[in-house]
Order: sequence, then C-alpha cells, then structure tokens
Amino acid sequence: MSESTRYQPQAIEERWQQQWQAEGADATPVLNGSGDARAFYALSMFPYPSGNLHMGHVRNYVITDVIARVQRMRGCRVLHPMGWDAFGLPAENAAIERGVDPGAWTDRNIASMRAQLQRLGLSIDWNREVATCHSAYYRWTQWLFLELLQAGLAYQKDATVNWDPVDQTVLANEQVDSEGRSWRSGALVQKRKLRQWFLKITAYADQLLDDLPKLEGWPERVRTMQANWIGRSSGAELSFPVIDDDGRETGDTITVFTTRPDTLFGVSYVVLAPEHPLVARLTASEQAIPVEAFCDLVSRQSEQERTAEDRPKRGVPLGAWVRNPASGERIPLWIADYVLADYGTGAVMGVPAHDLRDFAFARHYDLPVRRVILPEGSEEQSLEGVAWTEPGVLIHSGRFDGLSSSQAKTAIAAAAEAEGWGRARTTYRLRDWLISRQRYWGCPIPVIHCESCGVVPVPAEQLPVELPRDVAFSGKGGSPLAQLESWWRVDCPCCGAPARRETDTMDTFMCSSWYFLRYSDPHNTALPFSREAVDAWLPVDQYVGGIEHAILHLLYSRFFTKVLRDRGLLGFDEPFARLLTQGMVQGITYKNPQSGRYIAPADVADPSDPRDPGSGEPLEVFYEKMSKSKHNGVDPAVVIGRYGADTARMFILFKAPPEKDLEWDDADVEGQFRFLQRLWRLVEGAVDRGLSLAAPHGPGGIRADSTTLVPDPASFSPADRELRRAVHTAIAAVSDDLEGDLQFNTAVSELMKLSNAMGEHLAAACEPVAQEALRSLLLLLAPFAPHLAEELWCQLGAGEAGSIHRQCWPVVDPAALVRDTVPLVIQVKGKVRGSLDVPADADRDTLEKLALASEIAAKWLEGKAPSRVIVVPGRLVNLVP
RNA sequence: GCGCCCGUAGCCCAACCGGUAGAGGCAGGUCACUUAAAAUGACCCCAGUGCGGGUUCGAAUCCCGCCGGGCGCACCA
Repeated sequence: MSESTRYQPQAIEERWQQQWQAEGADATPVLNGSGDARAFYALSMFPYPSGNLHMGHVRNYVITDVIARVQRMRGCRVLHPMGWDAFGLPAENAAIERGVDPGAWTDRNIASMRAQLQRLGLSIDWNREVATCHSAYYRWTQWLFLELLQAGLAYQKDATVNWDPVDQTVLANEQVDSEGRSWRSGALVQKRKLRQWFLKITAYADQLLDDLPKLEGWPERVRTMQANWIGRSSGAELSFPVIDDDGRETGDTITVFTTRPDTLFGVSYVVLAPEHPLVARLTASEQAIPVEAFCDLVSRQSEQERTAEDRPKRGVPLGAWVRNPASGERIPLWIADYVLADYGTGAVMGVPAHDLRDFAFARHYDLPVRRVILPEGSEEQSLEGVAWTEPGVLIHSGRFDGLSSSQAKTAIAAAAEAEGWGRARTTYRLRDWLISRQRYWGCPIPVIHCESCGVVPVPAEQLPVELPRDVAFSGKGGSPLAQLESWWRVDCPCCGAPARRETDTMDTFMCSSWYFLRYSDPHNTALPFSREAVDAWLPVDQYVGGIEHAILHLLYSRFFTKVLRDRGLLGFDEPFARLLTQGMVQGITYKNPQSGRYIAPADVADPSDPRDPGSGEPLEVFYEKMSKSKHNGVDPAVVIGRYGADTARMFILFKAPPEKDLEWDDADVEGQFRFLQRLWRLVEGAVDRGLSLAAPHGPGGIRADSTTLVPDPASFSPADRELRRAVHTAIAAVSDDLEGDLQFNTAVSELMKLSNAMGEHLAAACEPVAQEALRSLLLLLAPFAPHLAEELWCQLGAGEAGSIHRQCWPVVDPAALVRDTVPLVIQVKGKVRGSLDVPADADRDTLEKLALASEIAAKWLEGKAPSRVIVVPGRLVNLVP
C-alpha cells in the first residue's frame, strides 16, 4: 500500500476543519417562520472555562454534535451553540494566588478551550458564543434580576445561612449536600446569620412540582430527585393555646404542623424546637436551669450530630401546658432535639401511638400512649407495644369517631378552620434560593442602598453595573468589592444623597439559568432576547449534560422560565423538552490497599499482575471518575493527537450507552481506530476499482445527490440482494437508534456490521448497488466521524454534490429488506428442536402445515397429533403434544 | 428506614410487544501473508442471563422473595 493512501487522521481533520470554518458550514440557518423546515435546538450544558478540556466534556459535546448533525441531515434548521459559564471562584483564586486579572485569566482559558473543542470537529455555531462574565451578557443577567425584583420575587432578609469557610462565601441549600458539605469546595459548611438576597423560588414550588409529569423526555430519576427536593407535604397547622396552672389561657399559642391531623386526639405532649422563639417565655422558673442547659447542649452540636439517624431522642419539659383544641385535654409542653426550627412551624404534636419517633420519645420519658386510629378490622388490644403509622378508623376521637383517616384529615382541618384553631396547610422542603455571594468574580447585584430611599434598583439604562478593574486581591477581609470604596460610593438614583452600592455578587447559577435563552438572540442590545427568537427556537429539543445538575441548574432554569413566562418575556412553560444525562467517563485506577496511594497506570509494569512499583505489593484495580489525584485521567488532546478526533468520537459513542458510565480502555480505542482504517481501505479499494459517486457514467448508475436506484431489481444477483439487504437493514437500524432512546453504541455497531457485509459482497455487486452501499455507509457515518466521512465522500468524487453534511439522511427501501425465505424455528413443548426454511410470506395455516409435515415434527411427536399449536409468523411454530 | 436503577461470555456491551440467548468490539487462540515481526485477512474458543420460587406452550424480558452494586431522600412532624 502506498503512503498516500494510508488513513492519516490529523491531516484530513485539520484540512476539513479549516474548510468548514471558511465556508461557515456550521452557521445557524435563519428561521423565516414560513414553516418549511422544522427548527431543532440541540444544546450541551456549557462548561466552566477551566482551560482544560476533559473526557467528560468530550462525551457531552460529541453526543450533542451527533444529534445536531443527524437533525440537519433530516432537513431541520438546527441551532447548536456553545458558551462559557465564566464567572466563578477559580478565576478569583488565581488572582489571589498568582496576581493575574480574573477577566484576562478567564478569556485566555476560553480561547484555549475553544480551540480544543474545535479540534473535535463539533458543528457549533461560534457566532452565537456567549460568556457570562462579559458585560454584554451580564448586563442582561442584571436586567433579569431587576425583573425579579419588580415582580416581588427578589428580596433581602436576615437568615441563618450556609457559610463555606474555604470559598469564603455563602451558599444556597441546593449547593450543600446531605452531609453538609459544599458542592464546590467539599468543606463542611457553617451556619451564619447574615442579611442576604433571596429569590422566591418557593412561590413556584407547586408549578415546579406539578409540571414534572409533563417532562416525558426527562429521565425518571431526575424528575424524582426534583420532586424529592421540592418535598411537598400536605397537612394542617393546628393551634394549641397555652394555659396556666388553673387552666386559663395565657394568650400565647403554639402552632404545630402535622401531616396527620386525624391523630389529634392522640396527642400526649407538644414539642418545640430548642430554638423556638417562645421557649424562653414559656419555661417555668423551676425548669429554667435544665431547659437552658439543654438548649445550650443542642446549640453546640453540629447539624450532623443532631440529625444523625439512630441517636436517641432527648428532651426536657418546660413546665408549661397547652390545651388540645379538639378534646380540651391539658397537655405538657416539651422541647426536644429532634424537632427542627426551620421546618414547618418548629413545633410538633407528639402522638406516640401513631408515630415511630414520638413512640420512642414517649417510652423514654414515660409519656402516655393514646390509640386513636384502629387498623381496619382489627382489635385495639392487638396493638400493644407498637406504633401504628398507617391509616385506619378513628376511635376515642369524640365527634370524629368512626371516620377513616382520610375523611378525618379533611374533617378535622375543616373544624379547625371553622372554629379558629387551625387550617389545612401545605409545606415544602424547598427553600428560597439564596443568591448573594461575598466574592468579586460574579455578576454584581444591581441595587443601591440609600439611607432614606432604602433599596433602589439601578435604573435599566445605567446597566450594566460593571465589575471594577484593577482590584487588589488579598484573599482577606471579605469581598474585594466591599473594600473598594471608590466603586461602592455612589449617589442615590432617587434622591441624589450619598449611597452605597450592593457589594455582593450573584450566585453563578443565576447566570446559567437563562443562557439557553440568550443563544436564540445572542447579539440583541435592546433586550436579553426577543420574544420572537426565543419562541421560535425554544424549548430546547434536546439537552445533554451531567446528572450532577439534576436539581441545581435544572431546577433554577425551570424556575426562571416560569417567571419569565409570567412576565410575558417568553411563551412556554418548560425550557428543556428532552434531557439526556450522560454517564461519567471513568479511568482505570490502581490503588495500593495497604498505603491507600494511587499509582499512575504508566508506573504499573504488568497490567495483568499490577503491583506497587515501590513495594511490590499487589494493587487494587477498578474504574473511577477521572481525576488528577487518582492519576487515572486521559487527556483528550493526547488521544486526538494519536488517533484523531473521529476515533475519539467513535470510541466514546460506542463503548457504552450514553447514560451509563463509560470505562476508558486504550485497547478499545485502538480497536476503534482499526475500524476507521478498515473503512478507509474499503473505500480506497472501491476507488481503485473505478467506483465513483460522481455523475453517472452510464445508464443505471446513481448520482451522489440522488436517492433512487435505477436498475431493474430483477437483474440483481444474490450478492446484490445480500448487499442491499445489509445496506437497508443498517439504514433502518441506525435511524432507529437515533430516534427516541438515543443509542449511539448500537448505531456504531450497525456501521461495523454494514462495513463487514460490504467487505464480503461489494466486489461482487453490480455498480449501482455498490454505489448505493458506499453512499449509504458514508451518510450514516457522517454524524459520527464527520471528517472521515467527508474525506471519503470526496475521494469517491461526490464532492460536486456538496459537503456530505448537507446531504439528506438515507431512506430505507422496504423492498430491499424482503427475503424469499426465512428460517422458521420448530419448537416441541417449548423446546427448540430444529428449523425449516419457509416462504417469507407464508400465512399461519401454511406455517402450521409445514411444521407438522416436517421431519422434526415426525421425530418428536412420534406420530401423535399435537393438542395445541402456537404459530408466531416469521418466527416459530410451537407444537404441544 | 423509604424510593429508584442495574446484575447476560475473561471484559465492554446487544437481544422489537415474552418467541432460536449474541449483533458489534476488546482480550485470547489457530491459520494465511512475511526471511522475521508488525500490520492485515480468514477462522475459532467462551455464557444459558446474580440466586430461589411463580405465571406461561415458551421468561434475560412479567410477578414474588433474597443476594450484590449504584443513586436519590432521610429525626421533614
């Protein structure tokens, strides 16, 4: 083989990337509203510009790129943009550590990552690129904040908030995991009382929950996670009046939240959180010392200690009493560590007979257990010593006796409402979104604090409020903005008096909650986006990104969309119609179980018997998310340098289904490269034999821009038929894999099958059939390996019909799939006993007759007639004796 | 504790509505080509679907119970 015909991906890929860029091949088509072509919006979650592309990015963007390319070939006008989630702490930390300007640092990273992305051959329209840290963008983030402010959805309040001691800023609840650690730094967060800005996402809690079932194109588990996070819980608020020793009401009231108002008559005590505001006032003097000691003890415990699963529940009586509003009973008031101040009302009613926690608490402190719910058809005595937490029928509940739990819930809430001691109430786990950050590198919150006018929004025409340059980054003493008096000292836009600019910046999740809207109209200088553009392109048809945003970004973006809809800025309810959450890319990881040290794969001499290069101890081998500290990362640039972008793309698509974790394996990458080489040789061989997709040489040929096959099917040889069947089977299978459930892994394997079949039959096929096969193979390959497909397309002389990426997706010819005979499996009593070749179009009766007449039947039925015959046309006949 | 997902060949992964368990790849083996090796090509080897029951003419697929792995939520009243 001569040098010139070797597959050399680097040269090919670079050449085509330059050409596509020169032609503007990836520009977004204009939407003219005439409806002649459907709009399709393919979107990847935009990256933080760390400067380094990692395999997770590659997987994300390649998946989206394949979708975009297929939709283009299907005739859609496709929007496939990219941008940068460019505010955030790494830039500011670089400024503190190395004295570089955060803006310049970020821009350099963007440039370098953009180049790395372009090397992957992604069909992205770079003219629509956005970076959230550029004032042309964050001007509109500020504008949208003012919209929220005007809508009453942005407000300030003093609150106990999560403080990240490493990143030196507060965090939203969503950004702290269940172990109380920061999503970014991993530090244990601390509680601080601060005045902060919040967005009233709770006002949309019901919509955010109730619209989840509409998101049919989302993974079930993401919807479940959001539902859990919102945590709607229906019940009632019930008020227990505080009474003195003589049973007179003191005027104070304890309001509890309960999901079980039906158990009201079973209340044997009421418990407050130790932080409840009424604790101090209600504590009897003789209980003051133990109560104070208990509160002190609880306050010194960390959140984690306090909420640990199986710790015993502790409490102290206040020496005060309340009256059950329904039964009139006198009930003791307690405080206990298992009641949380910030959920519900910070007070609960204790019903030991019907709640496991209350039961444990009552046992420990010898409080009475009163059964008021009886399981349907059960005896009261049978429930000694357990808490019945399921619904049942009410007993010992006065006028509510005999009602079912569900009837009683409604009836008791209604009675409470009518008599003024309570009401039906729904609570949520979801809290308002804390968006203030005490850091420099974020979007400034565009308000001014004035002594006399209060909080004054910066007038829209004065936006953007730009971040100051030439800031000193000491990393100490709080936000750099708060230390820059020349920046925060302003005049009040209302009264002109000296005032103070807000020095907190916004959570970066604000910037990413609307970027997908901006792509529809990225150069608009009058508005964040026009209503026409946003309604024409959105909702996003296919969103692709990591599961780590299941709650965070995806919930915030849904919230923004609903708010902007209510403000009349857009006309849809949900931003993302379909969501694909791609799995992690994992690297092979070697760990010494003795020392706990991670060993780089390069230092492992014999992978079949991995040992610590220092001590010789055997190593553990497993796959884990790629990271520097574990020495298990694979640099995309290295892979592309060695094999080319097409191999990297094909491998990553082929190795695992997109939503599953992918185990990186160098041997498999090699295998993928060999497949592309095989394709190269296949086409080279065809070119050498004079095959071409240029204008037809004679009658019967097909042109590159034609989808019809001219010659008479009757003239096809068996090889022609075999080849055509393989071609059209592949078209059908690949098309199917790219529709609905996206299964790129099986699509690639279909391409391999087709190339195997072509290797077998191409040489024997007639020219038009061979042309059809080559043409179809390259068209199917084009979204996956765009450079190689384009190159081979041109080598076959089809370039005159234009880029392969502008061609139509191939169409299945059902006639090519038809077979004369098909194998029919003969089962006897469900066991496979043999098979027959039968006419493909045979009906049930014929199949039954053929089966019964077969030697297989004769042998296994021993002459007896079967009692039952099951016929599955095209598959099998089952004879049951 | 509650809820969800996953267990198929040495490995990664397929298998439409229940219908012959294997498409594709990796690894391994044999042969051909070669002075030799690499590369390439041809062929081959390998599981009865985590375990136990059930439904069915027929179960990887549906149901029940376990085991193993992963994820989410969790004193939420």
